Amino acid sequence: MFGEMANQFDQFVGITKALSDPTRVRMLLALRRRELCVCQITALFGLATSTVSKHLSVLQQAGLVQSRKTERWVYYRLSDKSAPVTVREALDWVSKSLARTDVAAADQKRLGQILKMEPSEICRRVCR
Amino acid sequence: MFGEMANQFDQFVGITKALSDPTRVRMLLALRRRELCVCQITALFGLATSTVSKHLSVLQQAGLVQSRKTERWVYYRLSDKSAPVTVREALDWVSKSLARTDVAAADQKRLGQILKMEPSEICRRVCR
DNA sequence: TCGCCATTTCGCCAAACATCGAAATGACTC
DNA sequence: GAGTCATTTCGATGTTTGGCGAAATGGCGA
Repeated sequence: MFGEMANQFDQFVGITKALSDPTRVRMLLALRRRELCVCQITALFGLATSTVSKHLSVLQQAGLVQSRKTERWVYYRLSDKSAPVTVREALDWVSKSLARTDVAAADQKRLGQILKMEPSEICRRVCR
Repeated sequence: MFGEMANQFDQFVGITKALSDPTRVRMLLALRRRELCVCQITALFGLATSTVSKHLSVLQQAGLVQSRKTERWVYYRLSDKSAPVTVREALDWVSKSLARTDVAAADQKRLGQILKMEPSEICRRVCR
């Protein structure tokens, strides 16, 4: 609400700060495939749920991802075409630069395994 | 100089880390105008010389700028077309997103004043 | 060789950050 | 309305980072 007052420069640095952590960049690459709920992302990266939630919050604050809540789960997805130009260019730059890297491929492979399970099953395994 | 064996992913995060500090982004915007020596950049931002040197080192490590030494001074400039694609796209993204912002305009205005002086004169004023 | 001087490196401090586990939140179910 | 469960927020901790001043570096001219 107050955060909306940031100027173009601060918005830009918010984006670059969000992109400056390797885990957050990997999250964006994973979300290229489809929207994911927090427990799926937690399973993918093997971090504490609170850590994953915090990372996603940073990405959302920067405008790079959006979220929707359904039943018990919160799903995050990459921001769509309604996002500011700078955000879209950032996402394009990430994809273009890293989509074909080993890191992205390995994450996608593990994500494939995770997507075979129902979110509820993942959470039974992962969340506490 | 660029002899690091980091993979594409690490190179990318190196770039985003370099871009995650507002001072470093402003330095890149200033260098769009022309190459600048350390003492000119120091005068422009009013920071300690050692701090400026460190920032420029981070930008150079990421491949975003290059340097040349002439007489007493080290000049830094934006990396040219021989730089990796990811670097060029990063620089383009910075320019496209921020070249017309108030911050960039104010820095350019002050830079105009600084460029009226000889580097040696600036150093006599600024260094120490 | 010696000293000068712009720059870099080093040592230190304070602020910011990634991470975790625990507690709080909030939505759905019974 | 109470309990359950995914997520968020909080609090603590170790690490990273930006900043400075002082010391080291390295090129140049005397």
